[in-house]
Amino acid sequence: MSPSKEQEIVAVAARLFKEKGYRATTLEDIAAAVGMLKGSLYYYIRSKEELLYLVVRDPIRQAYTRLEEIVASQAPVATKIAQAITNHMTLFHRHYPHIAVYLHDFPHLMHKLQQSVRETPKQYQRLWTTLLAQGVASGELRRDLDVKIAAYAILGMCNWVYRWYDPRGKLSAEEIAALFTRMILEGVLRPRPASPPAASEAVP
Amino acid sequence: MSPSKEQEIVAVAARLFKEKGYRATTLEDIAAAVGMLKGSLYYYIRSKEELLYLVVRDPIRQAYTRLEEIVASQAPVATKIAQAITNHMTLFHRHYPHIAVYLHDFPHLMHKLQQSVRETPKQYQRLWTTLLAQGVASGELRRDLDVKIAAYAILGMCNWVYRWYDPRGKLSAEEIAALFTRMILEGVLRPRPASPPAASEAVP
Amino acid sequence: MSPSKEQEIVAVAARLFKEKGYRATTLEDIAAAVGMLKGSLYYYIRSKEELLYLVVRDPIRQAYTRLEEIVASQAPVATKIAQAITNHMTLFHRHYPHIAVYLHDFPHLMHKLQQSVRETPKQYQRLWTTLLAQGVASGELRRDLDVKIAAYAILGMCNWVYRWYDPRGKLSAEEIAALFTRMILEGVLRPRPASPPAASEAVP
Amino acid sequence: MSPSKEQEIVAVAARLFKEKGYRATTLEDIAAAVGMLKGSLYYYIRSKEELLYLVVRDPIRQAYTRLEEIVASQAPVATKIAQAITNHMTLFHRHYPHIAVYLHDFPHLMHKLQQSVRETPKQYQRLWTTLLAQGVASGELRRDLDVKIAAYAILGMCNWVYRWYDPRGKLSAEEIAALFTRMILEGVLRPRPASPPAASEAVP
DNA sequence: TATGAATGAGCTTTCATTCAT
DNA sequence: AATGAATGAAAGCTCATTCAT
Repeated sequence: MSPSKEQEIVAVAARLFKEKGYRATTLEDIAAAVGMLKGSLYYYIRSKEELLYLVVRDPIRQAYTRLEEIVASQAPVATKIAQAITNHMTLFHRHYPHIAVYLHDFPHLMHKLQQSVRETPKQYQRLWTTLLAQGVASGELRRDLDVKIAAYAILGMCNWVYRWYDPRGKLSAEEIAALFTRMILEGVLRPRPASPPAASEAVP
Repeated sequence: MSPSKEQEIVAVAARLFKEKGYRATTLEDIAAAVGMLKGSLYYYIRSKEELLYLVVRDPIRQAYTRLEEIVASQAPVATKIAQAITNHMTLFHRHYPHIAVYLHDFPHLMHKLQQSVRETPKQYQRLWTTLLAQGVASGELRRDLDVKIAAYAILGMCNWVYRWYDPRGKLSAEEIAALFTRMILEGVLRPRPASPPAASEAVP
Repeated sequence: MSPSKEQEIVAVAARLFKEKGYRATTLEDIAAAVGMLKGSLYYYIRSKEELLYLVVRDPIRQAYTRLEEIVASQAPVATKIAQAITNHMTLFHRHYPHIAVYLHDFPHLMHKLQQSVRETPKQYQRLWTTLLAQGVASGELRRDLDVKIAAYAILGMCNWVYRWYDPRGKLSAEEIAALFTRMILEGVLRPRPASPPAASEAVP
Repeated sequence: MSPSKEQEIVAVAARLFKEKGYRATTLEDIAAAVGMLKGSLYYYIRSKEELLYLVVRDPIRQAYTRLEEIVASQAPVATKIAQAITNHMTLFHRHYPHIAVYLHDFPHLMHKLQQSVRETPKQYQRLWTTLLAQGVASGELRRDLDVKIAAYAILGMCNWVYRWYDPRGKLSAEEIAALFTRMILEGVLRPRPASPPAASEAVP
């Protein structure tokens, strides 16, 4: 029942990579946190690089797979957006440090990871673009929406959470997802009372 | 006319720090890019850390100062939000790699920088929170808006730009700012025509 | 039975520091003398500075402690002087290069050592001054003796030994101590037979 | 009238070598103290090593020459010892930092200096040994005096002064010389009143 | 006379990695 | 399953020295 030593090493590595960054974390740091000597780690892992891979692999696979399902599903686009954002936040809830490591260090370690990790941020962004394009096509979203920029905007909003998310914070991942979804769909402006009076409406 | 050697070194360092990360960039890398030997750099700088400081100092000072002005100014909140976002994007336009280095590496290098750099992301976020709170108080923004989370959302959107911004890209910083502003204010949903008049609604 | 590697490193460092000076001795020199690579030393020590500390710590502690005992003891001052000098010479016998390093490099490395080494040459000299003052007070030493200068003189005599002492030399530390003691107590002049009685003066 | 720039450089170097040690003193330190840039020093000197040579050359020549004269002169040995010690102290008075540099750094820099500086501590000690041997032979000094060890003792006493001498101190070099001379000749013990009268002797 | 800029060798230190036990 | 010891490459930094101007 207790997690295997290997799992423990990966978990500890995820936490330390998140706290100090991949390069600033030494194998000695990790070994000490696990309670062994750095040389002993090599009984479980082949290299520091592999450890990074083990840290990020599963969470990002899950994220991509679920987003693909959502995009492919039949549902109003607003619903799908809500689901996609919830999916994103749930990742933080479940795999916090891992996903943070992925988000932070991927650009600089791409060359090290890309042989073993196929899911790139680029692809994730394409899925979002597709989702938004569905909404524009169906008329649910604004005609003039620049879907690519909108995808970048939403991704930024959601990814940046890795900087301030606190697994033990006041707001749950679901609550954050709900607030974000509403912001994305409706914006922050107070809706102007419906037009009825008409007339002067055209003047901004 | 040509920039001083020191400025060149700082510019090169900014670029390389952005490309490979602060820790992964060696002084030898920087020296080679400038066309000298690593030891020679120390004629211009005192340490790698100081170089980091020189890279980020000015841009972030500008950003904070301008945002403070905007928040303190008299104008509709929607206008101020637009200005703040434009301010943010203009930074990318003017100091791209520098600001990217700041956004990426600050959390892990805080302890190195905080003696010399007072402006923290935390403070920047507080300014945004204040700005949004002004809008809620004045009735321009939704009553139920969680201003703190909204600030995080907007910041995420704007900061994340450092990951994909291309100074030579199709969209200018101002254009991105305009698209972001609209998204934040109104969201992505197609506005439903005011209900009462009904009738023609179905026609897109 | 063989001394631990750490002890060997400290011993080798003491010898090389003595031969070439602390600053002129490189960790590569030390590592080579021990039969390893310079990086490997860091498995045993934290820094070159710590190595210096390990070299000098014990010997000087012993020296101070023993001198304090002697000064505090009850015995004729001439005896105590003899003991103090013997103590001093015995240090050379037992910890030759270590004590030489301390005597030679302390003034310039004080700032590095003083956090961890409390015993200063100044304090040692004060103990000697006290000892001589005891002798003046008791009438065993000359009334007009400048005890401070005399302490400096004795210390100079004894410390300078680090420059020419040879652990395998003809004279043992005890023999040197005895010769020094006699010089200090009685000087080098041939004692003039007490003048008054005259007569028998010629007979030594 | 004003000392030439070269003389100023040598004087400054002597002071800094004394304060921080030869190796720890950088040419930049020296240049800054003189008010120029380090590269500019090379207009006056050929190398750091030569600077060391310039610092110590004259003082030690004077010391050796004068000691040779004293040893060769006709006078009671006690007088000659007094003169030799006064000579030694006068050096501190006239060339304080220079002589301190020589005394401190010579052993480790011998190989660098010995091509240009012929006067070695060894030779100086031989002169002293000769002087003492003259006294033993003439019966002025104790028959059983170990002249070599006594020479070492006297040299230690006199050389060590470089560690505490203060050109602006209370005691002049001549006064220190007088105190040292008396110590060396007669020791520190209170002379016992000539034996015959006896009786009250035991009561201090 | 002196500067400013650069060199290059060498320093202390770090760290992922190896491997016999 | 883990240790202890060592490696070796590379990092940041220092500094005596050079030289065109």
